[in-house]
Amino acid sequence: MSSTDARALLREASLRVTEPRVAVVEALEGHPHGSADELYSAVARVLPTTSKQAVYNVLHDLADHGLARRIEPGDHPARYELRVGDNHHHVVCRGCGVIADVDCVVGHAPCLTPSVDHGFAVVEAEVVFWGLCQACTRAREATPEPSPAI
Amino acid sequence: MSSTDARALLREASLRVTEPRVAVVEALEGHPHGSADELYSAVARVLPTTSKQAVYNVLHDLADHGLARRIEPGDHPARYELRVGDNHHHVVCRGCGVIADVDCVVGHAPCLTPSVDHGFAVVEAEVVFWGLCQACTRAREATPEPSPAI
DNA sequence: CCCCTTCTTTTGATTGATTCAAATGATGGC
DNA sequence: GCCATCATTTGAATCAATCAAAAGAAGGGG
Repeated sequence: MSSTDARALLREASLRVTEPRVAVVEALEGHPHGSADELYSAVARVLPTTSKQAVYNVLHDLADHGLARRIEPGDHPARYELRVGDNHHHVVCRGCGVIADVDCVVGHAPCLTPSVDHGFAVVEAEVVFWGLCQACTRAREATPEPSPAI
Repeated sequence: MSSTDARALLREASLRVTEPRVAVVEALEGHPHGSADELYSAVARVLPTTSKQAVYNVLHDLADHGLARRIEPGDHPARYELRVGDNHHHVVCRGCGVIADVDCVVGHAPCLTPSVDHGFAVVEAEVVFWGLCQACTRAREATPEPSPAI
């Protein structure tokens, strides 16, 4: 089913349907918060001749046409998701950068209006929860801190 | 006054008091959301022999010891601020990356608890408001879009 | 069904913030 | 004032991401 959907999605956005684009959309379906690198690896399995630059191009195109959303968590490489249009938020792991969706926050609406805007034309509110994923939490417990400073 | 304060601040954090560190702290007082580059320029005016690496080192040290906070807005270079301990938020300009503080959000507390945590140990909630600062808003109005796609 | 214009992809170089590493220099407790 | 320890300088390296030019496909018009 997926290949057909990906092609339809691209056509509806008036983007030319090319193999790299189809492959990237399908990679995103399998990696809902994939980095460019991860998606490149996934695409390479299906279409080994694809260049990483093509993956960057496609991701940029998808984002520009509203088919994908780019997430830029701190100093981790950017990640992409197909889930657009519902402004949900994310939990990001400080250890490995892995991301999970947060569908809603308690009392969501009221907190997304800044009380002071300093002359800014505010367009969007972004909420990021930082923490440690299960794997990184276990890794820290296994490896005690080198030695606390003071 | 500032130089004395900076020295006291460093000493209280059990950081050695050095000229580059004092200069960076003072630069931060004058540039409350400065990037490493901006702070380096400011420091250079006072202490021209300081290397950019030293500025990076100092900023890292300040952040590690809780004297400064690092802000990493999307694909803009990181910025630093001395204001720590009160978890306030920021408005970031999509155009130039300039940052302003947002002291509080309406109904703040309730929105900082994710409803689902996916096994994450959530430590911190970060809220970023994206928009355009006055200067960038004016610039966009002056320069109409190149020509809509489609 | 084929051509031609336009848009994509490939390739390889480049940018830019940030970090690493080794050698030199300064800080401050004793 | 000495000296071990920590900072700074210098120069190279990393890594994600972007730029640019040439070669290659997509798909609408004939």
